[in-house]
Amino acid sequence: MTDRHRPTLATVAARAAVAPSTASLAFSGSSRVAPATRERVLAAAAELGYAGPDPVARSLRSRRSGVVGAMIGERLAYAFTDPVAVQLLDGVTEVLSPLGVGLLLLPGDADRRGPTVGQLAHVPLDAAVYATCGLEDDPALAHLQRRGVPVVAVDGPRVDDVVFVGIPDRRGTADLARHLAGLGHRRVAVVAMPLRLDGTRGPVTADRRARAHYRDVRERLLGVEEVLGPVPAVEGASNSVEEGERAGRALLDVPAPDRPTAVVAQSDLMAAGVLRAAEGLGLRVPEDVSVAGFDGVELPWLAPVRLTTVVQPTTEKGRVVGRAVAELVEGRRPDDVVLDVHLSVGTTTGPAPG
Amino acid sequence: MTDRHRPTLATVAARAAVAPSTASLAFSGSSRVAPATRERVLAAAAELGYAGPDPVARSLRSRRSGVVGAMIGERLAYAFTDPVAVQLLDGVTEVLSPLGVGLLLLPGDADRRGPTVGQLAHVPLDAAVYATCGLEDDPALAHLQRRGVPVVAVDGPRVDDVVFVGIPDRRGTADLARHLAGLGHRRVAVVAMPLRLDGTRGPVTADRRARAHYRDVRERLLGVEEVLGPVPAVEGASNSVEEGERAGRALLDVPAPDRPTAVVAQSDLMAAGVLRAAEGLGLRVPEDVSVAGFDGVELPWLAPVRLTTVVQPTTEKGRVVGRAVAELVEGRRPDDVVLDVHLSVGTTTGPAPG
DNA sequence: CCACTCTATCGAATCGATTCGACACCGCGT
DNA sequence: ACGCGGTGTCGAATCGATTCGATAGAGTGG
Repeated sequence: MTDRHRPTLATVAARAAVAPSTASLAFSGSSRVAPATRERVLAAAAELGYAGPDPVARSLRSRRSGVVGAMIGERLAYAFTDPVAVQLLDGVTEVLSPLGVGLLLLPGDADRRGPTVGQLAHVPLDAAVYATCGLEDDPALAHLQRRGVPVVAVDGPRVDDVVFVGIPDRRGTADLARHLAGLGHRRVAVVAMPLRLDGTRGPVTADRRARAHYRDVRERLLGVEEVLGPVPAVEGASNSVEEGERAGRALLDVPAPDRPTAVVAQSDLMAAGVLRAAEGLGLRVPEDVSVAGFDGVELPWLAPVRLTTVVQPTTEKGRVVGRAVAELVEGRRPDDVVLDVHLSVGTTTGPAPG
Repeated sequence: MTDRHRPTLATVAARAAVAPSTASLAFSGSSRVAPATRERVLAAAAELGYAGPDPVARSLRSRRSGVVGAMIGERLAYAFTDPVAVQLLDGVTEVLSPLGVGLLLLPGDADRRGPTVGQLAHVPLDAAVYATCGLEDDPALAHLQRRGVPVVAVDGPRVDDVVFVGIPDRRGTADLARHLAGLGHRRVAVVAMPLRLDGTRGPVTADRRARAHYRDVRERLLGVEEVLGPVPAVEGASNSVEEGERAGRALLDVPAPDRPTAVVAQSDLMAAGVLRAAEGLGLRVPEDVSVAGFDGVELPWLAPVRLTTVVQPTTEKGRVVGRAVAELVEGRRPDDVVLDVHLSVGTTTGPAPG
């Protein structure tokens, strides 16, 4: 690799017998440069194998790096088993890619909640998206704000100077709870996504709830209770089928009189786990127990079962985030956005037994 | 957002009554600066809310941006339904994150094979990884090489000045074919991953095969034929359960005498689809038809079925890529790496019927 | 007491491009 | 023939840090 003599704009300019400033104009496509001159510059560049202005140098002047950070709360392998996370980022890149802006993955590892300040400090960022990552008490957030990097938080808490994009989580599960109440369900339980990423699983205590990192998890729980009053909730250690199954078994593997007649899982992934738990315990859905989820993701392998769930427009949410980022990069301050959700009744909920 | 007066290193230096160069030394933790001075500089920085040296300016001097591009051949939502892609990137970030290097997602869209030169041109890159993206005839590759950005290709073709990390694809499927031959199978068919990303599906012609973009797809096919001679192959439009099912149905929905007794899918995802196809056609596995895959990914929803497959160390492959990238960034030229694979016999292959 | 050696700090050049104001030149109108 | 608007090109400052060679000053040994 010939690190030796990589040409710069100055080299190209010299070869085309123009000033560097003119060469720059030629590349940026300014109309202030004569077509013939532009040709000459481009030809010189081609001869020298010049690939265009150095992005780093350009970034320094223009105060734009073309890089947006995606803060991920776990390692990729775990975060991306969640179709919601993937769809979200897909929407973001759909908007940002055509603008020549890339999404930089900043995952945490098994222990941490997210990337550390040390990792962030060396990386050029035009903006950051808290994608699957709580941000309360996050030193990384403070660091970004000091740097003046604008932040968008998806489903995150509302924080000053952070753009919020989310959904009415509470109304979503409240609608779901009303649906269940209308079917006669009185003993309803919740399978919750992690309230914090510390590997905890099991019944959710009041204390635990107070120390939750994730706004959406809290809200989805409150939505159910708004309609049905306090309900037992079991937390999974991660948002996954396995943890959903585990929590589901904990709730359902009890004598029939104590058993919930309906289980509301906070994600479709966990709902799929609850379905497996029910199957494993020989319970029919929805005759013995109703199961509902949240998100509205495609889980083709469940077919022909159709999960009752609260559908959120995940990809569109990603696009909205992408547009918000684009505006922030332009220097504007976009409004917070709350997208809509709707209940989709499938085959997994029915009248309460008995 | 106070864009107005963000402090720079010079501001901090002035406040600490030292030269900018000394302040720089203080931040880079050089031992050539007196502890007391360092304290003073750090204190001044804290008072001013200075978040540390600007990464872009630093990059300009040090010729390092801390950003590595991941070239993705499709939109994220499709690429990341593939657990292999996710595990691979997980391994890459596992190595790179602690080094303060981030992975920049550069997806293509529905039409393109990968990111365009226009998108690449504005983004600072220390290196690029062709993760899920063919690179033959790719103008983006030429652009990267002109820029002097080192490239690592996963399972990619061997190209000059591109570091190769892969597996013995051909030996893997050859082992699998021998396993099937040993069970008495003579009529074996292949369900192939896309040879190019152009939405084509259906029987693989010789012409199509010659114009394939993906080395691994070709090799896996050749491995089977090395042992069993020419076999019919059906290509899916994408590497997914749905396309696997579609291709599987095309192969299996024929009168028994013509029907293959074993189907080799080129990925576990597609193998899962073939299993669904068999189920849909009322065929028992492995009594009526044997099915095998490739990759060795976890597909928990298949349980209790255990897929016969060729296991590759995907996460480790990602780590190897990460280490190769790290070396390239340091200016060294790492060797190509070929990791090992092994056959894992599950419950989906058995003696040929009849 | 002088010379010599470190050590801590500083100055200035450098990384590679962008951008704004200045300027030369051309053609046209009067 | 002179001036004027307009176009195309150029110079120089700037973005924010890093780094090497120079230097002042403190400390040490003869």
